[in-house]
Amino acid sequence: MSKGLPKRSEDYSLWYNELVKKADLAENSAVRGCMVIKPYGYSIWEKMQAELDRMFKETGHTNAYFPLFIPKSYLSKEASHVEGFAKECAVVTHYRLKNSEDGSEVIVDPDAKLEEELIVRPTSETVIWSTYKNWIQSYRDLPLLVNQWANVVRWEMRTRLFLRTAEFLWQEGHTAHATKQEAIEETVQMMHVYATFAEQFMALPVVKGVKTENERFAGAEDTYCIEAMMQDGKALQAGTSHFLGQNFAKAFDVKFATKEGKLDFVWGTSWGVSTRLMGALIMAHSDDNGLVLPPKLAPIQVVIVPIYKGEEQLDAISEKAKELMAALRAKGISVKFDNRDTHKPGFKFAEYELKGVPVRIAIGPKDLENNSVEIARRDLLSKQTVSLADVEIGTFVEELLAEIQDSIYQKAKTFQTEHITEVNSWEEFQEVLEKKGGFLSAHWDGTGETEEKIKTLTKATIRCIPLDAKEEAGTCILTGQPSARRVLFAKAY
RNA sequence: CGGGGUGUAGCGUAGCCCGGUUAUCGCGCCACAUUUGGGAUGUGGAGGUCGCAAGUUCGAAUCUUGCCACCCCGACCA
Repeated sequence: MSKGLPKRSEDYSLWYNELVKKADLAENSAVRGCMVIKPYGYSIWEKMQAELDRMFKETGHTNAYFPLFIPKSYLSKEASHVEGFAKECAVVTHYRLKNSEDGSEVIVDPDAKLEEELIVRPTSETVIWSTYKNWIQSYRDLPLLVNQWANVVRWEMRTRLFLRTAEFLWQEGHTAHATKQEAIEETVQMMHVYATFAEQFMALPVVKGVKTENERFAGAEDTYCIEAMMQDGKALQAGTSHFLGQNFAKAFDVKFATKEGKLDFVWGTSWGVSTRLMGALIMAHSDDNGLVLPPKLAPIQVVIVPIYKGEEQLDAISEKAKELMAALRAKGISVKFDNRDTHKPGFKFAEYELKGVPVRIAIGPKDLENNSVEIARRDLLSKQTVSLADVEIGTFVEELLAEIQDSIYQKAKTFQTEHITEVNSWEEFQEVLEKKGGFLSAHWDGTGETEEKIKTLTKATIRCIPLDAKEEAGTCILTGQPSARRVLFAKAY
């Protein structure tokens, strides 16, 4: 491991790229645009998955798995959907390889051409709705509440680790309902689930809102989203939940018999979050020393570093460390004792800071003498000496972790609040966007043309129409046309 | 996919313009010793198809062409 990380203030995106690699989260792979998620990074993703999965089950959903490949004809059944994804689909055309004439390489066997080409899923609405057609006959089969954990492929031109890769991991929920009302409620519910997860587990404050027509999911009637703010003031869409109306039901002919005996198309939703959340987590909290992880998602919550001279001291410290570990584990805290003799304590301190371990406990000869330990917290980089006679260590650390979780959230919340700026003129809009960044709360005339024009002029897009936007008469920032509420603009990832 | 840049050991680099001994330095790695409360020190050692391919040449890391990968800026996107 090499020393030092670029400074956020000097080059934010370089800082991000280096941090992802140096903290052992992910690296680029031999395949263009695809990443290798390394064990430490994957551990964090697993913790996210576990909690999200629990929340999905709690709201009545069940997991299933649908195929990676989608027949080409399926994709074209929903017009706007295919239009949205066509440009970034990987296509499978053959099913066999063979040795070349001279035997020097393997080539695609031209005789093994597929009759119908297969698309590697960019999302699974089409396969799933073609299946739902067979699963749904009556109102008694509804609602159908299914989620799948899967990988998807979107052939991106420019990729960045976690934020945009050609292949990524995600979950996609796909539900079918008897009424429009119920489907909308489901859509909104899942947005709230995402927001709760982001705030309580990722310590990431988000704005809940609705997308404008331009930013909406291809094939949806409405897209709800949670938007997070990164430390450079840019927005990152952290999760989306779509009300699909009857679009996919109509495209795949999914009808059900109502209580009254009539046939009707079902109402659909879909919702997803991806490994992009990893990017959000990294960019929201980390500093120039490395990763800062919220305790609830940290693979290692506490690391114990011994400081010693000679084997005798190490043995004595190890005894103490084992007692501590037992006490911490009894509280469900994940703890690692780093007794490697190959690195000095200072090296270990820096390493665990880089990796974002929330709490570090150092035990040295002085501590043995005084029956104390030194406890350091990653988020504030502060240290304190704690007497083990005065506190029950398990409880102490448990409370400290909770405090860190809260403190990280509050810090991000304060940053977010300070960087949502109300602007009332075009000059002000440009100036704030340029000099301060963050989200701009401004009036907009509601047309796609104006939105498009603002994007061309400033690179800022409408991130969402916040759910809590209050009715407020105003005039559009660009055109001066009347507007009923403010929307949030920002430059986005 | 357009414009710009970079590619030399695991990582970061010098050398390239002006072709010519055994390709430079730092970190990391291995061994031993001394060290251990914030990224240790010394001594010795290992590690290279100079991104890939073709060409020019007596001779290519260095010149030419093509390709590939990555980074930055655009268009597209979760």
